[in-house]
Amino acid sequence: VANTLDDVVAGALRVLDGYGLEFCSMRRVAAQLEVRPSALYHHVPDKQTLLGLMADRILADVTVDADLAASSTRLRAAMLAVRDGAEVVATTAAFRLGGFALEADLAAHSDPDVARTLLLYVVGHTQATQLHRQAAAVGIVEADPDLDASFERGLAIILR
Amino acid sequence: VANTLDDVVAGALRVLDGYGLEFCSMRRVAAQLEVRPSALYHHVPDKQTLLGLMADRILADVTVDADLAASSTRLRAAMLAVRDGAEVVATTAAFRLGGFALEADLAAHSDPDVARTLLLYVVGHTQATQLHRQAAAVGIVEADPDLDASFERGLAIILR
DNA sequence: ACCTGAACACCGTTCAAGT
DNA sequence: ACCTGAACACCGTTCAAGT
Repeated sequence: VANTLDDVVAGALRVLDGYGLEFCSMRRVAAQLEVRPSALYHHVPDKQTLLGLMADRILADVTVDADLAASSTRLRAAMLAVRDGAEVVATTAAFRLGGFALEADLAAHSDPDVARTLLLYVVGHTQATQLHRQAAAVGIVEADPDLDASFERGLAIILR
Repeated sequence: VANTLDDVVAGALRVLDGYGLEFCSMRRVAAQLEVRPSALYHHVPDKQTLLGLMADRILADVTVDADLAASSTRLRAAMLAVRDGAEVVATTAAFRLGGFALEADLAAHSDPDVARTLLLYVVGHTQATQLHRQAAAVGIVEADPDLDASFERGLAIILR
């Protein structure tokens, strides 16, 4: 039962969604695929690259159009759909400043500075949302029921 | 030569600034202090807590006033002053949404939504700046000479 | 092409014991 | 109070070898 690169990325996302980024190790991904850890390196040069492919997959179905607020909300939803999704995107997208596909897409419908500002805000707020909810779930902080509304208000400030 | 908690935080920041977050392990911090790794756990319950104290120290001298743009630039400068400073702040500050001292300070001089939006943007852009410069230094991406100006333009968009 | 086995050089953390 | 020694259960990655 030979695996393909797509199987590896899919397996990694299953581990991520099930256990969180903290426990998404190469060894666990390998176990998920019923393979030895070293087998992963036939498909991917290192973990960083795998995380990048996971981020790409998380964002794969996000469409961007002239409605920047709606586009931002769709981007947020895509990241919220998988556990620690925003953190994976933030970690791997941050160092691609400018060379990030969604930034170019957004810029095509507005302006490069607005696109970048919006993207940093959307990813940052969504990452904070996921971390906060996780902290609240474990009880180390009281839950904030206003996070989605807070997101929309910040969006309005940037797009005003 | 007994160490205090402040010594531990200072030593950790020295390791961070010298080697980067990736190599800022408990074991390296211990070596920096010429102590066994287990000794650190007398001062700090875990690594997460130590990172939080490092973030607090990085931001300790940042002052916030009614000039939000200038305040943001000072915050950015404080994070840029230490290697991977923004990443440390982002990692530890994100899950404190609302319970973050600087957010309250900024809110006192403007509005809670502006404060949060600004903070997410400033930390996000600065983290991207540091990661980008690091990538450029290693040659895996061409340097962007426009990052400080890009930061200021995004600021103007939020504060307009 | 895809995988195993075995190894290397690391991690964070705990805990009894020393001074 | 502050630290050592020794251990536990992990990491990412490499590389020769198998099929």
